Amino acid sequence: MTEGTDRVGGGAGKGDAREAVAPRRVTMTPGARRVLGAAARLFYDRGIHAVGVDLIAAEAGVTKKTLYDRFGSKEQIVVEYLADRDERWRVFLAGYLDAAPTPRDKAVAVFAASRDWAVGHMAKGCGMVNAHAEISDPAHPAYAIIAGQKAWMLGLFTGLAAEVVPRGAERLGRTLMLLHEGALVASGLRVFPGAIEQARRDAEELLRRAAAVDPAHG
Amino acid sequence: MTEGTDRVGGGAGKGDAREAVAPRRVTMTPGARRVLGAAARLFYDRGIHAVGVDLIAAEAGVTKKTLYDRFGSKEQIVVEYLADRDERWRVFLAGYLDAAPTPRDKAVAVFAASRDWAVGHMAKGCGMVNAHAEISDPAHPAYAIIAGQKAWMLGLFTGLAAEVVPRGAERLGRTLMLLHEGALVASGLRVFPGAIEQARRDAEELLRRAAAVDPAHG
DNA sequence: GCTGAAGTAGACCGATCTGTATACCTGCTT
DNA sequence: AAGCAGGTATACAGATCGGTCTACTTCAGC
Repeated sequence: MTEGTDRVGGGAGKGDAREAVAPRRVTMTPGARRVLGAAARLFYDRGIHAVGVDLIAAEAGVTKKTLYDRFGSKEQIVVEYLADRDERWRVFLAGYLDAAPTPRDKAVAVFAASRDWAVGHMAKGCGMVNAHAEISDPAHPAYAIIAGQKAWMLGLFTGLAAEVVPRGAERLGRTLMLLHEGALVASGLRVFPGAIEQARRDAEELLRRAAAVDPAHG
Repeated sequence: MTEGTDRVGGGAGKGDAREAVAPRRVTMTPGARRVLGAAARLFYDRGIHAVGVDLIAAEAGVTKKTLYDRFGSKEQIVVEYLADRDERWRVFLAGYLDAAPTPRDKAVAVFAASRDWAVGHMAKGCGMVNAHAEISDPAHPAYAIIAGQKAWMLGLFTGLAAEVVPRGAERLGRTLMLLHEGALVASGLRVFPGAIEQARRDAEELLRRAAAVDPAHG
């Protein structure tokens, strides 16, 4: 299972945004792009099962024939929606990662990226988690995308943690992962305001203490 | 049968399990109980919108007429499902809380309760978070139950934190909340094995350090 | 000038959705 | 003995679901 999914990259946690994910079977014509845009908004806001293809087509300003000519099925639209969201997030995150000089800064930058990404993109929590709530079959093609993003994020955190502390990196990376996931949920559910920012500060403190115990690296 | 059955009491985090939630409008006949049981399993496993009332009735061994005579609508079944799940969880948690002597132990016991509750009850993450993913309208009656449980959990954590550290209790309580929510998500998504147990240990360490800084209380 | 890709417009299909109706049966309680 | 709550069995209604189909249009490239 845990085959070396991806290098989290020494310097800048890079990684192909589409590793191991089936290549795009859809030719992205202008109409298809509008369909994907409308579907992304509707699926995220209202839930996947609650949105019909007729509504997607209407919101996209295309006919159902165009929709089916491009995507073939609703399931494929769901897959493209999740794959596209995953890709956009990784690109967005890469900017924050590249701007952070040290591994510790990079780890903290993930939270800053999520905090900023949440504005306009995550009013209802993590799209992957929400999609997972509606998918029961692990054989569903969307499953791999969801699990893939989470595995990649965990790899990113543990990889960065390994550069902060030689020993106990897995433990630290996992704790950062828990903090991050919890922040997304708390933000989406509006449990308290500024959840992601608080998680960012918590991560900062956690990393500072971890580095203090083992000050080999900065 | 609809009286405020349980009280979660303990050192902190008091609150009726049904505070501010509409009283049960449904008379729980044997048939209604079977409907609720079947609906709970199906809603959690497959998602709310993916499950039809015909399937619920069939799985419950009841006709659709009985189902509608008791609940009136599918929406009401959803509400009862969430209210019932919330109540069961609070009762389950109360046992762990009562058995823990100190506030610190109680806070850690929440994670232990979730870890044990997950066996058989939470293979797909938090039912409230998953339901939230499928509900778009904040005016939906289920919304209050979902938000109510999260607010209650936050109050529980911050209340216990206040007994550990006089100052910075809100910050500590919120961090515990983030850790806990993240653990539920990571457990449901199977990001890595033993997520809730690791969160329990993280919370333990966090509370020990917090108490060490301000050793007024145990 | 023709072809093919990308599109609109809209009818249509069978299945499934939530919800209702009619008729009958059973076991308690008064 | 009567009445009623709780139930079975089943048919039905109107809407919506995912998906297909025919016919026509527009436009770029060879």
